Amino acid sequence: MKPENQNFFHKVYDVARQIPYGRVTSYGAIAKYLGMARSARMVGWAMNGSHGMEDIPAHRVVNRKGLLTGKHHFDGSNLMQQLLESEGIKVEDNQIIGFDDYFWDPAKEL
DNA sequence: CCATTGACTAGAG
DNA sequence: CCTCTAGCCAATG
Repeated sequence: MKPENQNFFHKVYDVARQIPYGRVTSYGAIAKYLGMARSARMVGWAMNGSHGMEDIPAHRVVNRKGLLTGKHHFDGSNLMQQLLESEGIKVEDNQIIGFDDYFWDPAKEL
């Protein structure tokens, strides 16, 4: 087994863990940073596995529109939104208000 | 092995 | 901004 072959899942976890408090990013941004911009779906899949596994702030990862597409995968029904609001992020109708203002691009900031 | 699904995105209208 | 289409790739049945 090669270190390069490391589950890209692990890479996703690393980036997700580096998301600063009160910030959010998109699956595509992470995918792009990992060099798989066309496989944003895989990032979502990785998040699915990271759920309840490590300390992955998956609630800080949303789709490109700032929509909480993955809130359904969390324990409760509104846990994701509450976590975001807890960090000072306004959420309405499953969508982040001023998403562009909170957006954190790993390929840019990291 | 083939078909379907999915926490997505970019482009065109 | 919305809707539709196509591309993407792993997991599941």
